[in-house]
Order: sequence, then structure tokens, then C-alpha cells
Amino acid sequence: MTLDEIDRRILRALQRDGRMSNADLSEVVHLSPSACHRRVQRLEKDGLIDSYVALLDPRKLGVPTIVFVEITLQGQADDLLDAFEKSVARIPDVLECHLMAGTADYLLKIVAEDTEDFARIHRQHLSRLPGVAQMQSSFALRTVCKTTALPL
Amino acid sequence: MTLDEIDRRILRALQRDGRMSNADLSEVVHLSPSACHRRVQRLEKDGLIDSYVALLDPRKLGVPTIVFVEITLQGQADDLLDAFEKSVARIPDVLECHLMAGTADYLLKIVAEDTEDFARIHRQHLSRLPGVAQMQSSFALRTVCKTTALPL
DNA sequence: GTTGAAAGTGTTCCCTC
DNA sequence: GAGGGAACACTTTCAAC
Repeated sequence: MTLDEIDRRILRALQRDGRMSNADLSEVVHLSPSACHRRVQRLEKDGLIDSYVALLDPRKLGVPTIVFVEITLQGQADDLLDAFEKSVARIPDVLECHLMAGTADYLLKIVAEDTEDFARIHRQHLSRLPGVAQMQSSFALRTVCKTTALPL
Repeated sequence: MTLDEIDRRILRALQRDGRMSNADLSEVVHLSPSACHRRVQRLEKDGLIDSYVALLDPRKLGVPTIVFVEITLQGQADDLLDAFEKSVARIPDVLECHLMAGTADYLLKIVAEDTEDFARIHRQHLSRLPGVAQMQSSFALRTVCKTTALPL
């Protein structure tokens, strides 16, 4: 499962445009369509390519507000973490949740329509999460840069 | 530019699978292929669909480590922020950078191979960012959930 | 929103290196 | 082992309705 330069070029191209046709992709990486197609299939099968998705514009969809929420739990028992994580995974407004080293236990990334909508999310979901000792929300004023493309 | 239930179904489907064929999509949303295709084109043209991308597996690509870095600048002058943001945007390991309200000025999301690689990123890039007063790095131990799909 | 026909694409086969 | 070319089926695309 080792990647050569052509594999990396394929991945870079597909990270930019996941709907690029195999014909175009094969030109970019200087390969015949069939050889290129075989490589893409291998990258998908090996799981290097996890999925293809459409990225939507949060502004135009009416959820331009990003809030990061740091949460500290009351303890570190496994069943406490499990219960918390299962509840978090069910909140549609939560895009990411990371278990953290250091001060806070969890860091959540949440999208909302505005501050009022975040208040709703807080009331309906966050305040009902089990085992929470402390919670601190930080609003993003502006997103300087954002990419889904991993460095290759 | 108002979305009806069919538009939302299209967006939900494409957020899950951006390479879904128009034929399949039209079945899911109960529309003829051409009618469905016209709607997708409108959603692309209006910018609700920003782009299509391939999502790669960070583990299999050798960058399983996520670090969040909070940065405070020495001041709030526009040219200070501009210089900082331009420098940040050039670091390939930075996936996200947000200007924040509250304590820290910026929050960066960074991927690395391991802690040693993060030390390299810190030395090569972060420590050379202009105007930085304070910097605090927090490592993610595990990603509980992660999605690019916005709630609809 | 629907139908239908033309152009383009993904996919598989077999052959070559 | 991996790449190239050609054939087929399927899709996208864009008329006209």
C-alpha cells in the first residue's frame, strides 16, 4: 500500500475536484484512462479515498455561524465518556467532536444560523448532555481559511 | 433562491455521496433524470453547492494527529491581522483558521504525522508567524465524530 | 416537469511491455 | 507486475414538447 508520485497526483486532483471525469484525470496524471481508472479503484478499495461528497456553502444555506465549545466532564469513567459521546453524535448541528488532551475534555465544532439559533441548540441539546461539569463557547468571527484537502 | 423539500433532499443526498449518478439521484428524490439534473445545475450555479471533493483517510495517509492551536496576537491593527492571515494561509498543514471572539484571537486546526512532525510544523511555520504574542496547542486524542454535512 | 435523441463517460476486455 | 486501446453499456445533456 505504498503511494507513488502518480497516486499522489490523483489524490491531489480528486481532493480539489471529486467529480472530475476519469478521462480528464487521466490526462492530468499522464496516464491512459484505463490505467488511471484502475489506480483510482485501488485507492478507493484500500480506503485512502474515504468518500466523495458535495460541499455546501454555509452562508447560502443560512448557517454562517461557527461556534467552538469546550466541554469538561465531571469525571473520566468510561461509561461517562460513552454516554456523552453517544449523545453528542446525535446532534445534527455538531460537525466535529474531539476528545482532547489538556484542560478541556472535549472540543465541539457547531454550526448555527445566528447567536439566537445557537441559544436554541444550547438549550435543546448541549445543556442536556450527560455528565457535563463545565462548558465554554467561543464564536468564530470569520473563517480565514478552510480546506478538506490533506497535505500530500 | 428558495429551497423546497426536493432541493433539500438533493443536497442531503449529495452531501453523503457527491459522485452519485444523476440517474440514481433522480430516483431518490422521485424526479425524472432531466428535471433532477436541472435542479442540481441550479444549485451549483447559485453556489449552494460549493464544490465536490474526495475525502481522504488521514490515518491511511499518515497524518492521524489533529492539533488545535489558539493564537493571541500582539495587537488588533488591520495590517497586523492581514500579515498574520496571509502567512497562515500558506501553511499546507493548516486545515482551518478562524478569527475568534473572546480570549484568543485565532483558532487553527492542524494535521500532523505525529507529535514530532508537529514539532517540525511549529518550528518551520508557526514560530515564524508575524505578530504572535501567545500560542497554546491542544492535541486531539480521538475524533468522536466528524462530518462535512451541514444540517438541512 | 417530461420525453427522446445525441454526445460524452465509465467500465471491462484483451493485448502489449 | 502495470499500462494502452477498443468496444459496450450507461449517463449526462439539451433540444422540443
